[in-house]
Amino acid sequence: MTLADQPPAAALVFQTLLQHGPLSRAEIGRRTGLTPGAVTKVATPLMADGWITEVGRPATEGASGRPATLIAVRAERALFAGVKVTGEELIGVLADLTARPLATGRVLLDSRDVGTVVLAIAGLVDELRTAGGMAQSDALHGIGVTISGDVDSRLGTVQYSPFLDWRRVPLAQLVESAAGAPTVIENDVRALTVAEQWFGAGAGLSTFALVTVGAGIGAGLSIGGRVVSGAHGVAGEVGHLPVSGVERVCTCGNTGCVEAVASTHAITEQARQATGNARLTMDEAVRLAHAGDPAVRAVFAGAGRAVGLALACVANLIGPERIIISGEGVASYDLFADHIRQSFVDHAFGAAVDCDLVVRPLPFEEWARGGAAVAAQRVFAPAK
Amino acid sequence: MTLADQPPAAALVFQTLLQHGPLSRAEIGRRTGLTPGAVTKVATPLMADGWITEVGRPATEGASGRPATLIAVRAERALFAGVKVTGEELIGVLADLTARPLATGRVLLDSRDVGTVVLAIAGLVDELRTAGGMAQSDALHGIGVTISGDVDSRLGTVQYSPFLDWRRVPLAQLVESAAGAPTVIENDVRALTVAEQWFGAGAGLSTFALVTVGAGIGAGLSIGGRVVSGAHGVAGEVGHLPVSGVERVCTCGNTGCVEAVASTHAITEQARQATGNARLTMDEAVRLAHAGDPAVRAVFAGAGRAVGLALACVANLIGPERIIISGEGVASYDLFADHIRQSFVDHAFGAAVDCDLVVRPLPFEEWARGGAAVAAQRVFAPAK
DNA sequence: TTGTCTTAGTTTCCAAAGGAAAGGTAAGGT
DNA sequence: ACCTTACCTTTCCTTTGGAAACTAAGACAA
Repeated sequence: MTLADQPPAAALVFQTLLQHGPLSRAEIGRRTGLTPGAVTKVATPLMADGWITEVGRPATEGASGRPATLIAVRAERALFAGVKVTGEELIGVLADLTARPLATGRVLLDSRDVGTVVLAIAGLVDELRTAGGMAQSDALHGIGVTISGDVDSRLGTVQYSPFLDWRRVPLAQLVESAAGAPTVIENDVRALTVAEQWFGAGAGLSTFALVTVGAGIGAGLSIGGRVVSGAHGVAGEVGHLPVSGVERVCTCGNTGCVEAVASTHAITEQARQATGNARLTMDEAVRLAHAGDPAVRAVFAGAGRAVGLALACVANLIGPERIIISGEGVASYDLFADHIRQSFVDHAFGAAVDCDLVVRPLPFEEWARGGAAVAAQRVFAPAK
Repeated sequence: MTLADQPPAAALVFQTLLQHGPLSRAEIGRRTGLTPGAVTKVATPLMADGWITEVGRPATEGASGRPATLIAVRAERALFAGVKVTGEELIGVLADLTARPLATGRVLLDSRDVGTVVLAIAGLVDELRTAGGMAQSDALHGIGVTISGDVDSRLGTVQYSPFLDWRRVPLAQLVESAAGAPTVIENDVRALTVAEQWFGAGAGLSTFALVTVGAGIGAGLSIGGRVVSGAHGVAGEVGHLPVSGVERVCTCGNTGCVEAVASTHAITEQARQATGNARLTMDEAVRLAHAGDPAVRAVFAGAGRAVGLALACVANLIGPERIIISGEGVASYDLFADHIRQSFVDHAFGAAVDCDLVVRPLPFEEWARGGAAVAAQRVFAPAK
């Protein structure tokens, strides 16, 4: 049995359990608007097939009436592999239905040739299966491959990937043949947003944005429960918003881009200029800033201001409930934080300042987890 | 009979006819995914109650098979009043189901007191009924009142209107009592976006933005068929995006706002400074610019650049299929156009430049038409 | 003229889905 | 022991829209 065979209410119940954890049938009914009878009817086959299970009683004191029975998703019912592809390496996770990582792995790529990468993905997936203790006979429910650039997840093709120099590669199909499991592909930031929407700081919110700050600066937007893709595949490009106060020229050729002052590369460059040390690394820049070097601190301050302006743009335009700030650079986050918040507050218009800013670390395997979340989503939220 | 009594498929059929004009039953089935049988079943009661009607044959040459019968919406089946409230006056229209204006009217307000304004709205609605030739016994299907500021259309309250200095005014209920017809209220720009979504340049698009340039600069965003409202009531505030190259201080206290250089007021101010004529009007500025005055032309160029940057922000963030530029200033649009387009193209990232820019005049009654569209939407797209 | 082909539209029948409401169940309270 | 309360299950029924057979209306050819 697959979830897709089940009536719409089954998906609703399952999704509610995924997002809110163990609930009683009555509570599910209240949250979804279904009648108790409908919940029971729909939950029975799900339980028979191992998708959900009863997990005991809620800890309620002095409640009158028949005690409730909690039911919860059986996360291990289906396993997924998530693989993030960069220009240099693959990062993979084996994860369950809630995108919880069970095993992780990395593989260096020695070529960006499509065939080589596809084989490497298939190899990594096999490795993850073994590392996760899966028997040969256990089937993987799905594979999610994520990659930065212009990805058409419906067609399953990478339209354009600048880092790999790929154009119109039907990657989903290629990986599916090589690895032998249903495969979906998605833009990396959108995949991360999907993971947050279902299992992270975006769960239950109608509208939120996820901003990643690192080598590049990007964002995923979830509006009304849907991650926006953009009519031409472009959306959430906060890195290239032309905000004020940025004089440096961006790699895209423009001045004013947030990325021109706040990407890891841009910060390193600016710190080198500020110190006159042409071999300064990001780590060293962070150390200098923490030690109080005023010129380097100014570089981080400028980056923080630019990011704050970008967040203000997002808040003024779409008015999210929350903006999740995520990035590799969270070790150095204290160097930006105040400037981000300050310039956000200064430039958010009216009630947009009420938008909640949340910081979230982004460990390397998190990117791959996004892939697993996208693959899992295919199972529990089919055909949107 | 109301449309809300009818099955979901009825709304689907009706909406398809509204957006695409007369279609045969078979064609409706193809577009909506319904079976021909379902279309017939659902169309019969709609026709019996006068919501739709057969309008003849399509002009097909040499087609084989039984000729099709076109059906279309009977726009006059329901009439709506739309009223836009500003600090100085009311603008009203009487419109049919397709938001086509049948009569228009304006009333000056001599007070911004809530009670006075509500009575004035009721009076204007009555006037429109008469002007549109409605009998006393004919019922208005709905009233839509639009107003700039923070409007909660679900609650029916104006949370905050800067121009009227209103806070938490339950306007929908007040107008409903005074005018005796079901009333909805909505933010003015969002209402305009609804009108474009159903009956204008946004019909059939999954994602588009409508930008209005005038006394203020705002935008409505329609994403996946829904106009976004923002979690805190703020969305589409393109006028206060902190874009680069803007030095002037905005009324909101910040520098960098688009509105600080491109609103009608800001342009007039800058033109006065440029010419040294402290009493210059907008019309005179336009004339001077058309005559070739370099300083004044530079003011318009700067405004155009800022608007273009704002459009680039919208395109980079949400990736709409189309951006509709609308405003009172379309008479002077030629003074901006090239600069808007140029700075948009320069700063739109990647495929976002493929976004279609469309210019649309915004006659004064268009604002009120938005209200009628919102009221009509309540009838044919209930309970979203 | 008449039969055939093609597409449009209608009708009948049926399966799926979920609501209504009655009934069964498990606890605490009296 | 019995009542109350809230949870859960079951039965029955309505609504909805699909499947498929059937009718309708025109073009075309024999």
